[in-house]
Amino acid sequence: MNIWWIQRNIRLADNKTLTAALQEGNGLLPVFILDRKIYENISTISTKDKFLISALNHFDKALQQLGSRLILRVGNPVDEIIKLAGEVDAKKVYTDADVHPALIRQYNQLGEKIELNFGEQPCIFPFSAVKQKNGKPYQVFTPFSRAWKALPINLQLFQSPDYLPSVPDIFSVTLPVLSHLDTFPAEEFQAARKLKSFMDGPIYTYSDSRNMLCKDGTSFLSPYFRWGLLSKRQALHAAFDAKLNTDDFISMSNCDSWINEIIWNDFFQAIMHFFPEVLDGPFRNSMQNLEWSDSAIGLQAWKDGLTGYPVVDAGMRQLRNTGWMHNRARMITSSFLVKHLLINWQKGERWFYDLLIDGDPALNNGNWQWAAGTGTDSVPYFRIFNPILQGKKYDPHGMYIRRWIPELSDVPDRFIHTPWLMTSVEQKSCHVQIGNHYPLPIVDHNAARLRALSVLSRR
DNA sequence: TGCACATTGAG
DNA sequence: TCAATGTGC
Repeated sequence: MNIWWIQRNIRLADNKTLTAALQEGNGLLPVFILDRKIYENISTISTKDKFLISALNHFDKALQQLGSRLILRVGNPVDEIIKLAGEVDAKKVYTDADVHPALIRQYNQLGEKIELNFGEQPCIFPFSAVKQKNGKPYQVFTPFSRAWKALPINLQLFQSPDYLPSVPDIFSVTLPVLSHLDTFPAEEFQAARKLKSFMDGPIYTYSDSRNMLCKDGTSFLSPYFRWGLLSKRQALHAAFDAKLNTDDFISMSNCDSWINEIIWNDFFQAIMHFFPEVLDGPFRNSMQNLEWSDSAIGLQAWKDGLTGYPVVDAGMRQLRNTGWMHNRARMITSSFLVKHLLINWQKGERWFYDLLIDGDPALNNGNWQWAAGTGTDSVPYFRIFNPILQGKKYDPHGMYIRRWIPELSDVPDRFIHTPWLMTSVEQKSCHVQIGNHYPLPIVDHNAARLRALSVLSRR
């Protein structure tokens, strides 16, 4: 009997770990070990954890259709898997390789007690394949992506099994069946369906429409990548096909833009692999001792979507309400926390990680270091998003703002990004009192910009 | 994957 | 007058 320890590739199609475990032919025990904190708080579960629980429930059903089932246990993965191995007399464990140092410690502990084999890797290519000529890992995205693109790529996908070995009659924790997640139904076939519909059109205009807050121009696939309901291989395969299916040069380059995002995913996984210390602080040492503000009021206003800057607040409320945020809004809100409020980016990283249903430690950290300008390859300190102009540019009619900030729903387009500029008569006519129903800006953009420049330029 | 402000040159 | 371009933060 082989244990298939499922960590982050919760799918049947194109699954290298599953394929490797099945090849042995000695029986297969699909196992997921759930964090105790999630299990004990299941009655007050966050949207983020709901996605995982829902995915596990659906995956169990999919396994049952093939004659297997999911064995779910709660607690420390190393202890639980050793316990399970004893129950079913398993000699080998097959699992997904992750880059997080805490998980790597678990692999080392488990590997001392039982034979541990890795199937799925975090990136398209092995880490050793994408390195500089001098053997050192890349620290900058563009050269990394150039080397990545130059490698020969094999996108042969692994077949879904037609049936699976049955599972012995052992205990499995039962999870509650949760209400359906509208935007992100946590099922493998839904991920495939979303991928297909993105490739059928939106990918060809991705470069521009991905930035429009009011449009659904992004692929909405991030939660599926996070938990592996979809593989990066499957996605690349589909994107390469989409590129072949057009002879329009601009459409092709739009496909490349989206493919680039998958390369960013690989890049940040590689950074976490080679430099796990990024989890504890800035990649660049010179950014180590910045004089961050410890304003609890500022941080709370940011979290609550009450900064007084509509586009920032809309993003933060979308996050809190749905567990997901538009990518452009992630850039605007993270820049605002770091540059306008001068609050340590690690507080934002934590908040995003706790709420985002696509929250992946490597990507979340990489993107925050990028936004804060603390990574090697990141935004320069003087690049400070103006939340008013960003709003005007990417949400010109305030549709995104009105969707998430109902207080502002009657504000005319002219004032939707600067509601505080309305006279009290104008405010009255659109049923909002700025400073009462919706806050005044907690910082003045120009003053905050100058403060950020002066603090950050000293590095 | 920024922005503000200055300069330039066409009309 | 204004869009296009250049430049420093």
